[in-house]
Amino acid sequence: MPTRPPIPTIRTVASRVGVSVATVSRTLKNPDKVRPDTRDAVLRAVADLGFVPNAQARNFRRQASDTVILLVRDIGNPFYLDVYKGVEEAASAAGYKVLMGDARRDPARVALHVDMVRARHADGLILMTGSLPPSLPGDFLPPIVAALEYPAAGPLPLVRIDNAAAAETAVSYLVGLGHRRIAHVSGPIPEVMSAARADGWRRALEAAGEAVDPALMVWGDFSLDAGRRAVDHLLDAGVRFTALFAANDEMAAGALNALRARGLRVPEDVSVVGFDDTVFATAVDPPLTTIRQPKREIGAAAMRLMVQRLAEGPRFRAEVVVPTELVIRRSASPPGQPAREAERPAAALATP
Amino acid sequence: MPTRPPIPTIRTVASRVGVSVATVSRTLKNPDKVRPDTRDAVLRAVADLGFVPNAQARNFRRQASDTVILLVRDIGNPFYLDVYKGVEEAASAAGYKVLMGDARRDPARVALHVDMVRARHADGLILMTGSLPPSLPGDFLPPIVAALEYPAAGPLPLVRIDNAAAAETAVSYLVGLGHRRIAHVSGPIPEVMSAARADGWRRALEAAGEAVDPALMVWGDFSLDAGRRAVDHLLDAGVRFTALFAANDEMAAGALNALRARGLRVPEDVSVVGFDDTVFATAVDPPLTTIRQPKREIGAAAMRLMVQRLAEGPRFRAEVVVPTELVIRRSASPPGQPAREAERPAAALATP
DNA sequence: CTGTTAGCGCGTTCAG
DNA sequence: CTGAACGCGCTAACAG
Repeated sequence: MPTRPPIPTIRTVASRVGVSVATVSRTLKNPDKVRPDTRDAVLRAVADLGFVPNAQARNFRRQASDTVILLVRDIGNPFYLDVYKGVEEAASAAGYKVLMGDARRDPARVALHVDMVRARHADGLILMTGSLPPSLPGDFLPPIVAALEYPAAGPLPLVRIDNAAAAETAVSYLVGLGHRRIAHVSGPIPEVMSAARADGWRRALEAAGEAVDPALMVWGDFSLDAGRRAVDHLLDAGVRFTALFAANDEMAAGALNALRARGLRVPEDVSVVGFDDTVFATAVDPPLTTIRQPKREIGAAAMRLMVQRLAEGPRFRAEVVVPTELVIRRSASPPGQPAREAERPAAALATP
Repeated sequence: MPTRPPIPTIRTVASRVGVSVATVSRTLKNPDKVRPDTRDAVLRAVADLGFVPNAQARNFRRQASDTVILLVRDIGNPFYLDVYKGVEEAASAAGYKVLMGDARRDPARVALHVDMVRARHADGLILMTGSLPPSLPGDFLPPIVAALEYPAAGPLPLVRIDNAAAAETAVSYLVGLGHRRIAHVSGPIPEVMSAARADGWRRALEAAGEAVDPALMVWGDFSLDAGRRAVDHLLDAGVRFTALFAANDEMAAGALNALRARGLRVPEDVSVVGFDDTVFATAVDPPLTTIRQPKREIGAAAMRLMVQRLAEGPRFRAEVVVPTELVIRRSASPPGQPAREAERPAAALATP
């Protein structure tokens, strides 16, 4: 019965070359501090044996894991996939690994991931949950970078978008098409992000000289079903509107379904605009005009901030605002008209 | 300037209670092997100090990381999110962590993740990529469980579905509705999974006594656009069909778009059936009749196999076949008729 | 039941 | 430029 060759350690390499383990270690970390011919011999042995330094021993010794946790609110949301991609890109460029964690909207699970940092499973936490456990035992605050959602817990490096300005851009676009009665399906309102998007909607209407009819605004929870219910609610209440701005694409897609179910055409009868530009935006028919969040770039920026934070210590502060843009597809048109615009980014309408 | 309290180690706890580090270690691992009053004293100190054992030291010592990597073909596919949830559930139940890796259809990136296991970053690999690097240096084959896609690399514990039977169920359903000319948009054909689904389509047609017209089958790559192009291709070529079975939901959604763009109604003019039951299935209009893969359960089963594999060593073998079921929504109906069925699982049509 | 001791594999002094 | 020796924090063996 063949016995599997044991995984080589630094000692295996050293004895094969006839040098000490320190020399092997140096060759791998500071090649220029080793005479070229010893270095070559060592490298050859490393390749021959397929030696990979034991990451556990290495990390243990260095007191670092080269791993960060990306903690999201709900891992079932495809939005985070693109953010993850950006994080992963920036991470692997900097020699880091990424663990994605799911908070499931549960503060206890946030605490659990904080403990993973404290247990040195990971070096830091990229938080997209908007909240932090109220008190950490022993006053331990791990390296944290916040992305998109901002916990009230004090100054933290942050990457975000300008939600209000982006929403205002979207609604102003509808105003520009000739709409005046523009409904808004917002996110949960106590939340900062939802409130900011609602503010943008309000500002755009006011800028157009419109009174803001409170009946035009309905709350949702960012789900498909919330979009459907919002439309049903508006129509049942007899609220007149020719356009609808949803605080995310999923609710916009739900709105599309409900409008069609009630016999209304999009965009001829009602124009719809979403937010995020997720995978839903192009899967539905008509494809959604929406605000694109540069999700990859948000992730990459957050990871870059994490690298800096890890290097510079707890006093590091930064705020990165990434630009959004309006993507024009076919779900919005002048009142009563079919769609005309082809899909294209509207550079002129970019928001800071 | 206040200095942050140092992270407590097992020694801090020991000296505070006045016992040895071994006692603290035991209290945490084998509480019943410690006298109740010492145990209580230790636990109190642990709580007071907020002591969390250093996972690096622990894993290093135990030669295990309690972490597994879930390696997927393309992390941008929401399908894997649900699988991940299942893996994560089973993992945290067994005390494991999960790292999700993205192979980006690149064999080099598969090798990279194999190296992470060899470097002891993780204990094992759940593979959903369908391929394995051809040769591993030093003959190192990490603990691997395959899920849904099966690499040719020899016998591995595996969780899978019966693709052919599931496809046959879907197409038989269309036959039962009265369809005879049923087109198929397949996945990339050299791949086992795509071939199996195409086989199921073929078998169902043959069972219905239909000759299988090769013109009815078009290849795609599982993308939205592939679905659109397939429909355009069929219509441009003048192929007659009253129903279409796509090898996944994304292509089915693309087909929906293209059919509507060409003025055809779904399901009145063309019935459409998908595969997977991803988030797309209910986002589109009409919602898709499709084959549901129990994605969470697939992930959970794979993780459970991994736990066994890790416990029982490299000789462990297992094959788990998880059942699929046909989910009837509104994208398919008898030829020429509007949809009637409400959304409900069709238990009677479940496939093993 | 508890304490003492010896490493796990690596990086990093400190001598030579 | 290179080698010997120490220790990171913890667990497992062995003594007591």
